[in-house]
Amino acid sequence: MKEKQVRSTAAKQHIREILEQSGTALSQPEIQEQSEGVCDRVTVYRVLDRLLQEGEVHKTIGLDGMTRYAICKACDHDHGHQHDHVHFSCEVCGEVTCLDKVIPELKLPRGYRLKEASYMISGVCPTCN
Amino acid sequence: MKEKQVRSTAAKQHIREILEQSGTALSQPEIQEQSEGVCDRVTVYRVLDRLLQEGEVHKTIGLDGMTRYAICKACDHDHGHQHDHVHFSCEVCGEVTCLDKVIPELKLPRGYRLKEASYMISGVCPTCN
DNA sequence: ATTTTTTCGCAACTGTGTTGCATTAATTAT
DNA sequence: ATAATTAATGCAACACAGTTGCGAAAAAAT
Ligand SMILES: [Zn+2]
Ligand SMILES: [Zn+2]
Ligand SMILES: [Zn+2]
Ligand SMILES: [Zn+2]
Repeated sequence: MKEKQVRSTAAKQHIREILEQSGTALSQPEIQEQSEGVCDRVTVYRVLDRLLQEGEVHKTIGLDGMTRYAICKACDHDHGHQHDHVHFSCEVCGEVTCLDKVIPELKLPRGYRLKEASYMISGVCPTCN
Repeated sequence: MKEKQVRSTAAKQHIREILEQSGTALSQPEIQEQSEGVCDRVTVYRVLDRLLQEGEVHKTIGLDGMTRYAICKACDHDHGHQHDHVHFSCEVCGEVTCLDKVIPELKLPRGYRLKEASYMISGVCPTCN
């Protein structure tokens, strides 16, 4: 029944910083590469899980099936998260960015109840264009 | 320079049949389960690759990162494929279905060039609702 | 029937992600 | 400040989707 308290550790702060200053969605290998052995592989996964649980980040599955994590920016924590924005994967530089303002409209057929949405598109980003 | 000719094999026909009569998007493990050891695991992957190449099926990445394949229905082979329809994953029965007629509209910010799109949503399907 | 080309099965491998457990570090209580 | 408590970490081992190399088998072409 006890609430698990949030603890601030070196690994967590470091990983959060990497995500913040990258501004893009990163996978565990990408984070690992940038952190130059600050902590174990497994710890990265566990920290990301915690950040996800605590609502600091959200995750997205790429077209390659790889899970990436990005800092939550455009979501209102008080009124529930909004993670139905589009994620863009650049074929050239490989970066995955949150297009926070692009929220597609769609009308589901009768009978379908929507809970979670994931819009992933790929192409060429403005920098590589 | 030689065109690789299309060959009809037992495994291929069987897998195509499974996909056709299921009507949903299936993963290799799901196909394997239904085929009761008709062929090897690797063969399933290779057949699916071929069917994909030949334009008979398209693939979609689930929220679980799993690749699933579905028969192409609503795509015009002559005028290029249209695989930008929505895929729906039911949280209850686990089925992944093509919502061929649901094609979300979105306007990308200036500078982004779109090539591929993947819209994956989850919730409860009409049958399980 | 023989040759050619594609497909198959098997084994081995890669890479992401997970789990158990003993150790370490952060928070809380004394 | 010290001890007790609780959560986080590292390591090894595991699970499992997906891939690759290669010799054997099966199609299609001759
Ligand atoms: Zn780019
Ligand atoms: Zn995002
Ligand atoms: Zn269902
Ligand atoms: Zn589909």
